[in-house]
Amino acid sequence: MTSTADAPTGSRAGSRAGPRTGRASKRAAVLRAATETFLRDGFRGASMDDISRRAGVSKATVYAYYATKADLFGAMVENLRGQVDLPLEEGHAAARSPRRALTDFALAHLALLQSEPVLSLQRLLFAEARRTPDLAAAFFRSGPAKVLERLARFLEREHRAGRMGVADPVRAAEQFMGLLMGPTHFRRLLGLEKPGTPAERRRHVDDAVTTFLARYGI
Amino acid sequence: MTSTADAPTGSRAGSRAGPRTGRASKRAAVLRAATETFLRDGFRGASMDDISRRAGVSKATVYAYYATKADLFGAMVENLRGQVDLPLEEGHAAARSPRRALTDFALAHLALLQSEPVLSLQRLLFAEARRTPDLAAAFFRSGPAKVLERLARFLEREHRAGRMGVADPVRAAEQFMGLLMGPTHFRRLLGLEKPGTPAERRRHVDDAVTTFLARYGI
DNA sequence: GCCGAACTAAACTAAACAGTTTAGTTTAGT
DNA sequence: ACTAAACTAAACTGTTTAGTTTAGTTCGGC
Repeated sequence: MTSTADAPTGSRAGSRAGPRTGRASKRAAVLRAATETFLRDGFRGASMDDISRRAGVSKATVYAYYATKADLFGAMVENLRGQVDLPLEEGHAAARSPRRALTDFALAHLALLQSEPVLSLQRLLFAEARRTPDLAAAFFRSGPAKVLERLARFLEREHRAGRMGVADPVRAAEQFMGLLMGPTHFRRLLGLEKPGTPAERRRHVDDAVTTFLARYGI
Repeated sequence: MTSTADAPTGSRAGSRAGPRTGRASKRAAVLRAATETFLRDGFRGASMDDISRRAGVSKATVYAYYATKADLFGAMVENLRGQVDLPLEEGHAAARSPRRALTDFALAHLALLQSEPVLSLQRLLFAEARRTPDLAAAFFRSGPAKVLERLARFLEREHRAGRMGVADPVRAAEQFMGLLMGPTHFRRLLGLEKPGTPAERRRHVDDAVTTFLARYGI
């Protein structure tokens, strides 16, 4: 993962080698094109010619910014990881009832989880998990793992505050996410399920929260 | 999916064209090799030369049985669908308590769900879902959908027998499968989680059943 | 022992693809 | 205006691949 961490295309250059003008955001265009192409066609399915064409840039420029196809792929995943902003706000969570807090949390995540870019990224990472286990691990750590941790901490707080009865917050958090995703997420990954209306999402979430609180509610 | 439904290599031939001797099971060898190769390398990653080599058969023979790579891929998925025998027995389920029945059901399915072939197939179908939506749909119908239906029917029976309180058996079945799989299945698809010992599986299942029965138990 | 179908190995076609190179053009800073 | 770096289009290299063809071999049924 040769540290293509995507610097801000700095205006001042030090040594030599590498394109770094401030004027054009060719690099961004390449990354954007790569994202679309990889998410649509997969790693092997995407061709560097496709990407350069879609970016409106010559192939040489693509290779000026990203040494190899794998580097570009890695940079794309890193970038997507950073772009997805997890709905993790808590703060005033204490003011609400556990039911309200869990419902809000679930609704925000469900919308994210059902978005086509996130589904495509998941499909891609599953498919490439054997080839690039590092990317898969980094993705999980920076996304789902963070959500699970945050949720577990919330449950622990509620438990200590006497508003819930959660002996094992980590397991409980996993169960909640499981209730939330379930076979429906499976169908979505297979492309068998339409996006779902807000009303359906609401109903689904209410049901998940009810089951969860049947065990862990006070 | 040009109906490569894999006939039993019948000994008696009608018209002409197509290899059909009784002596050799070349066709089976090709299918076996294709399965290994596709599951390991994906559709694009697998090469027909690889497959023919692994089958110990000439490439011409592969093409004698399967007209195209896509046909071979389709035949492989169909074949795997048929091979996985879902642990769907019920029969004496009525004799056991809901907790026992659900636990047994869950344990059997968890073992299946954690097996490497099943995980590989899922990864493959997710990745190829856009290219071959028919295969994805057929897979879901013949596997997960059947399990969900059977589970829903069981829940409905228990409800009517007064042993559980399940107003919406279909939703409840989805929740149970969600509790069972959850983020752990996610990690497994990403190759981030080792198989898990029987003791861990048992603990996981007990926890899922407990949460489920907290809501739907009588 | 002969026929025909199944098979083999290997060469071949045509296309795609990652990555490089070249020769020339645009652009920004001085 | 001059210069250096960023950029372009296009040709090129070498490899891989799906699928075909060819010339010849094995084998079962009769």
